[in-house]
Amino acid sequence: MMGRGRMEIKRIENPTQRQSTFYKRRDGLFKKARELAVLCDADLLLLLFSSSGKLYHYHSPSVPNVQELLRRYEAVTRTRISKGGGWENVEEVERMCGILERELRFLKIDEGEEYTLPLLHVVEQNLEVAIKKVRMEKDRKIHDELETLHKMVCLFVFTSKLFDRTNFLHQNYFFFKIKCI
Amino acid sequence: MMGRGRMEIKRIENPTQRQSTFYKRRDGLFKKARELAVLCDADLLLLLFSSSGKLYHYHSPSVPNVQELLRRYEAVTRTRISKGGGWENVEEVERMCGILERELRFLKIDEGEEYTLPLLHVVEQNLEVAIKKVRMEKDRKIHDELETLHKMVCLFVFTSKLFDRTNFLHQNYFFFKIKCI
DNA sequence: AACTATTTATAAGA
DNA sequence: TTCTTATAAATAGTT
Repeated sequence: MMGRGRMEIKRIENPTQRQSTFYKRRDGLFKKARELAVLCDADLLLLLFSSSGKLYHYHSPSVPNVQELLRRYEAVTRTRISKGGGWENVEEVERMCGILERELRFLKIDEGEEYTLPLLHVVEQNLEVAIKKVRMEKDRKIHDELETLHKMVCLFVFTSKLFDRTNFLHQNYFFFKIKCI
Repeated sequence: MMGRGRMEIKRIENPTQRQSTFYKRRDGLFKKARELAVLCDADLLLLLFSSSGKLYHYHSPSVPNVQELLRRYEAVTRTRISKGGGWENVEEVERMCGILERELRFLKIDEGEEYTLPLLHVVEQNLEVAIKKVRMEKDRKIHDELETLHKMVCLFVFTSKLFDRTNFLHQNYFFFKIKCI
């Protein structure tokens, strides 16, 4: 892929060449990983075993340890619900609740863990920021829905005026009710 | 590092640019990872969390699953972090704050992710439960400290009464002040 | 390890 | 987003 002539991506059979390529590309990969973590403020973990079984690894400095990242991995992979569309049924919502509970467990004060007073202040502040964001989004959503309903009502009024017939008006009224349910 | 002009490796402050760079470099990193695994017959695992908490991962086809590679990782490093003990120093508390910040990113409403109204209710409720717990713990801590201070004051009063000498009383008063500072 | 000829990756700009 | 393009980087083959 680079260097002299095109290179096919398939296992290099010559062991010497494979080893050489491994070193070079390993260094390149780790460099890229480090750069991505720094530039984009991302958390990453890279575990690499050479064909001889030697381990090389890297995790971004923001990640205190591998276990921490793995817990997040587990939390998210269990989240792998059909990402398209909203939650149509109760089951999905319930699953989502479970996931959120898992995420929040981290923030819960229990299991006899000792927190210092300054840390508790920080936790409280962080939670307050989070809840504000959630509420703002909720308000936005509610506003949108109200606007949609308002438009429907306007349409209904316009239609009823246009035809001004009791019969038709009733039809539209029922249609409107059905849409709202 | 590539493209037009030299690039410094430090956090990109412009969010749009950071996002764009993240996509491009993420794709590049995954491609490189895949190529290394195939060319050099290596096993690798790559977990990547964007700053907004989204997960991307890859593991070489030779690895049946993530857990398998993690067992190998643990076998090699034998990383078992002592879970006991509180946060004794500033460093640990700061680290903890970092983790909390990251956990909270999951809950942030941003990047145009669509949340349904019912889900927002759930998130809000969960946050409220969490914040209540944090506040209860904070109150408990404050109460404990007040109690300790109260006991000290009682001891001071008792001591001053016992000896009832202006001189000694002053001594204790200063001692008390020093303890409080 | 070092050295290049090339291929790739990608930062900016559109 | 998504594409284009000028350039910086990576690296295959070689010494």
